[in-house]
Amino acid sequence: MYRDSRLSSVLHVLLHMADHEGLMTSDALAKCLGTNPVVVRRTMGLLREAGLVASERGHGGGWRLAADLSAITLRQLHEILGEPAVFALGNRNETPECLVEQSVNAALDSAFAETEALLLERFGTITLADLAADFARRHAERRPERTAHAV
Amino acid sequence: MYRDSRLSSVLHVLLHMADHEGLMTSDALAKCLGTNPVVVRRTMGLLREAGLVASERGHGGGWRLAADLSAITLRQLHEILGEPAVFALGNRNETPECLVEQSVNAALDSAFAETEALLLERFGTITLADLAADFARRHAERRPERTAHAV
DNA sequence: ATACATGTAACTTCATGTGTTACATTTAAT
DNA sequence: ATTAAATGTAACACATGAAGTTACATGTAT
Repeated sequence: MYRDSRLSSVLHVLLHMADHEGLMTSDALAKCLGTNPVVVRRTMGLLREAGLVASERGHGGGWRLAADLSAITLRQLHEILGEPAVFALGNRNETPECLVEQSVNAALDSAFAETEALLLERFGTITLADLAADFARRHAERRPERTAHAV
Repeated sequence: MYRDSRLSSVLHVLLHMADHEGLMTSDALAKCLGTNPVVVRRTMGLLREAGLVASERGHGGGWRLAADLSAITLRQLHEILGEPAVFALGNRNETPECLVEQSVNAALDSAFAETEALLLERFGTITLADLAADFARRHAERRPERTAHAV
């Protein structure tokens, strides 16, 4: 089953934008992801509608951040992406008449709901600034002689 | 994205088997699910390999339970089904060289791992007997004049 | 011998994110 | 003005894996 990796892609792209002066083109961002610029525009368009990024058309155009990294949570991005289904598992029939199946659905729905709530709560506590800080730490570890600016 | 509803299907089928004297054919079980008998055999075959059910071939054959309802947990069934992916969300690239993407993956992996652990832990606490009891309760509520046998 | 059942291989279908092509539009540089 | 470079967007093909279907071999009771 294909997995929805748009949240992962969007995080990756936004962090590169944060680490880059000036505009970045869809083409440059697509190369970061190893994909096609149209895929980037398609997903970034949703973020633009939400005001997290801005785009400029024409020669010299591209994308730039329009919000603070510390104000963007994974949960917000998940919502902007349309709150796609979290689970690859699910009920066979969402509105069964069969009482047996109603019991099955009730048990599974309850477990999924509790679990999804935990995931979204956790997504709500993680900001892009957190990821950027983690990146800075990894960067410093890889180049210990330049640790200073990262700490 | 297609959801994997085999766990739901298997629970539904096993509970019907528990509530039915003697063997049940793939055809009868398929009608409970609203699907094809081949789909039933395909999935039930995994449960047979695990010893949870037994099948008898030929005229008069069919399926029967081979384990106690109270000994079968949702987690065990999930494992028997091959531990399919729980999430429809995932990383874009599981082994990135890019440090930015490594930070993204670390954050997402951690959230997914914690969440999946919770779900599986919960699956481990729910037995088929629990679902059968819930079904009995629903059954009694719908036919209050026959409550006695369900309590 | 026949009917009824499982066992299983070999497809097709389905739903979506992803990938690609094509082209319109906008903007800056020459 | 022309050209080059960029976004915006429509339209289509591809990938994945459960689910669905068809076909047929095998086994078993009547």
